Amino acid sequence: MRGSSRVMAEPKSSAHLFAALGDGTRLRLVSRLCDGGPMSISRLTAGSRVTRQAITKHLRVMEDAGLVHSTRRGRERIWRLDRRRLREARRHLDLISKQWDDALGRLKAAVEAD
Amino acid sequence: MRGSSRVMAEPKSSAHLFAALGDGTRLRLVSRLCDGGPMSISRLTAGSRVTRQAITKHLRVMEDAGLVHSTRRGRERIWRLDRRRLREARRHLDLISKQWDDALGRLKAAVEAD
DNA sequence: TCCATAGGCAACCTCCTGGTTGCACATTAA
DNA sequence: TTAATGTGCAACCAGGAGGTTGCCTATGGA
Repeated sequence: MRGSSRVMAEPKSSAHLFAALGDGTRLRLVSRLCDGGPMSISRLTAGSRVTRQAITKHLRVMEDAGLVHSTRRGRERIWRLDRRRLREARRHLDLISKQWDDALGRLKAAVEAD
Repeated sequence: MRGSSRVMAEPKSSAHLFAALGDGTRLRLVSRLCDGGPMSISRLTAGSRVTRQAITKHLRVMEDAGLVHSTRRGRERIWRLDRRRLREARRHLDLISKQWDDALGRLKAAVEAD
């Protein structure tokens, strides 16, 4: 079998990225940051049913995945989405789809004897 | 604040889906199923460094998320990707991006006094 | 200066997850 | 019929994830 998976060039970081999106609370945070723009932890917590600390942890996870980053402003910390990573996630899914198409193509070409 | 997030119509299932993609081993399985087409657990295990049971568990997780499904053939069980779900994942990311664009638009419109 | 507000840190808890091992059962292939 | 192959099931385990609470520090306003 030749180098089987060109999509897996960066499996670790992609898994990280998807994992960061794989939680309801975090997905909700993404959505709120999308709609409301950059905002502080307190404001993000206000709309949620969990503790501020929980939110903080989620933000940290998302930060590790590169999905968000923060800047300090006075006594608050403002979080904003990082759009590039979101694009990378999309790109990865597109690659998988493409890989799939190619594989299907190869398969059809190979199984002419059907 | 109006109904804030239209993307969150189905946050639970989306989170499920992303979570299913959020693991290196599973991402590798997706890739192999893409490249190699439907195949049995044993064949999937052969290329991996973990136990057959581990692979089985991963497949089950992906099945719960709707990413794959299986059929029995003789004494083996053949797993195949379900492309629709993959498309849904892409769709969701696209929605988020769109939501973002809209929010940016609103923001720019609102902050003319800058 | 003094109090309320916004966060950071750390300890702690529970449950899920990824992984393994051992064993039983079904289906092939000799 | 027998042995090998392909799975399924269940128990078990360590570590990580999500969440909470308590306490301490730093700013901003009155």
